[in-house]
Amino acid sequence: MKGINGREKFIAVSIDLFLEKGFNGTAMQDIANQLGLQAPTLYNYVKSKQGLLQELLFEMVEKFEKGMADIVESSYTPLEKLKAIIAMNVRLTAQHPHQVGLLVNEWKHLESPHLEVFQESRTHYESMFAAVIRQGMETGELRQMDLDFMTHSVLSSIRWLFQWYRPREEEINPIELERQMIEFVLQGVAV
Amino acid sequence: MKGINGREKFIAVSIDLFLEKGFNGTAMQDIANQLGLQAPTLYNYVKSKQGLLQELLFEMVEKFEKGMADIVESSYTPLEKLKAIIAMNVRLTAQHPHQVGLLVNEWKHLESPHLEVFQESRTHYESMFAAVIRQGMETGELRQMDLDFMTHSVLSSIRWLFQWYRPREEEINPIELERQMIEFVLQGVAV
DNA sequence: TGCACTCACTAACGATTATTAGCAATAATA
DNA sequence: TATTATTGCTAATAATCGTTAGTGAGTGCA
Repeated sequence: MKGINGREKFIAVSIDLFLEKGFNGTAMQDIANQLGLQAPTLYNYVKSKQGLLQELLFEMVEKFEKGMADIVESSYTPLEKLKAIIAMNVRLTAQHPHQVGLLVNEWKHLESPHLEVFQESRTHYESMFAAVIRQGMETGELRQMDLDFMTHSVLSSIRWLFQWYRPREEEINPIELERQMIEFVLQGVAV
Repeated sequence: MKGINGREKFIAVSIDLFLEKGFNGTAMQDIANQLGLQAPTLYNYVKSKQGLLQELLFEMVEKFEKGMADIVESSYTPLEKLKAIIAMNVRLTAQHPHQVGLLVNEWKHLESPHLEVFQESRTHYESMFAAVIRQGMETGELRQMDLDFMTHSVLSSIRWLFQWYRPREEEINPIELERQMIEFVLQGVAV
């Protein structure tokens, strides 16, 4: 292959196409075309299309799991933990925007048993998130609100971030983005 | 067909399966199976699978467009308009949760030229939304913040709502949900 | 030099899938 | 009752797609 590391180019193109046209909407031939290769050649790099998806998704799953665990185990207050989780999300999204997009949009195309493993991991992540929020309500740092509702609202607020990195050519300052996101989630849009 | 109106059952099953397994992951045979029919029979109800997707999506597109236009044309203040837009989203999502889910997840599988029409409609919707927010900043009702960032954050905050209606069997009070969503977006989660 | 590994190819298979054609039974309607 | 529309079927087609098999050129290394 042309590039220094052929497999990395292959992975990058796969992520892009899966994100743009969806997992089922992308043929192995589409990926190969963009690399100037034939479809069967790709099986030198990966066992199957499904295995490729698993690799792409669970690589990010582990990063989010580790990021969350480190924060939860820390001695921060709940509010500080919430800020740290938001910052962790911004950072991971800034580093891997396309792959985070895949995680958000294409997880449902995982096959058993990987689909169930993914769903359990996500449930666990959300319950860790919810625990932090519940503790914040108990200490009085966070507003009293339906726990599930607040959990999903905050998660959804930061989930779109990967789109922020797509059309922009200018460099984005992740620290400033993190500050804005924390301001939005904590203070809302009203003065 | 069994039910009173066969086509309505067909539409409902299609929405459910497209949402669960994705547009490309759902075969016409899958839909037919769930109805106790054969795949070719479905072509009595619809011209093509792609035409079915278009019908399902643009029906919701029109509802959101009309809802937005009515609010923008009103004489509400910007802050009141923002609240009304959130309320409109909650109401449409409460009425058609699965179809709203489709709108969020499956639009990318529209074919030209419908894909472009959809994207232009969404861009227009977002620009109306952004205009309301910008006016709110000008009148001082809303916090000074990057306009694009706030627009996407608020939109994303309310986009997940269709998931709220999936696993729940209890009836949800849309008025209370609307109140909570407005509180979250305007005030955030901090005390 | 000889050996093994990497990475590319072509050919082909088997499965899936959207869709059309043609036909029959039933329901609605004139 | 005669006719027309609705709603279902089976059979078949044409295209797409993931994947395997088998091969060979080049590269690194013993």
